[in-house]
Amino acid sequence: MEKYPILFPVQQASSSSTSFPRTPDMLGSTHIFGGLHGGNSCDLLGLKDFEGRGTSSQGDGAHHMKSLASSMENEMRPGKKKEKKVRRPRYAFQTRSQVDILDDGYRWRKYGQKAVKNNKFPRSYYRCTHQGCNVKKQVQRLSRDESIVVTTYEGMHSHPIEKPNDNFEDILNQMQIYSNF
DNA sequence: CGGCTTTGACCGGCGC
DNA sequence: GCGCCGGTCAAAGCCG
Repeated sequence: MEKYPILFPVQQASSSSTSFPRTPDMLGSTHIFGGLHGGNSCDLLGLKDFEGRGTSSQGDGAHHMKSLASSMENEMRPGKKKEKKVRRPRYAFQTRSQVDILDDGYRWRKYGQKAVKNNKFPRSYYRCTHQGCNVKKQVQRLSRDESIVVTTYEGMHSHPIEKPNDNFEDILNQMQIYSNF
């Protein structure tokens, strides 16, 4: 079953069930990246934070991470007693690219890779290597159009971008991305 | 030698 | 209860 109707979310904007179990966290709930500069047909397509099947074990595996401080924002926060896991919004966008790894200025450490159903390409899971910053992202390629890469960000960075070297191209890329905020 | 990738195992939730 | 599934862990290996 396709938990992630990735294709063209413009139509399925109202999918994610009627109830929104997500908590009113910092950002709104649904964030959509509309097509930027819209030069091509779709250099960047909007997606939304898709709830997989309601519960995607966000903080469950966290009990393994003992080394990391428990003052994470995605963990259960002391203020909420009932809320065991807090799912924060995710921001996805599609990119037309030949390479999977888009250098967005942050340093990512890959921590997993899984095969995706109905997709011949695997999905890669990355995590920001910055201490205390548990921003995650996952990258996957569409099987129907292997020239499109879907990158899903989860969380927000609370630290400056550390860039090993600045390519003009990358900077332009970032500017394009951030100009949407 | 340190940071990262690889890769199979594992975990928790959900459907049947 | 069992099996599927998406997500994560962690040991081993790779590479600069």
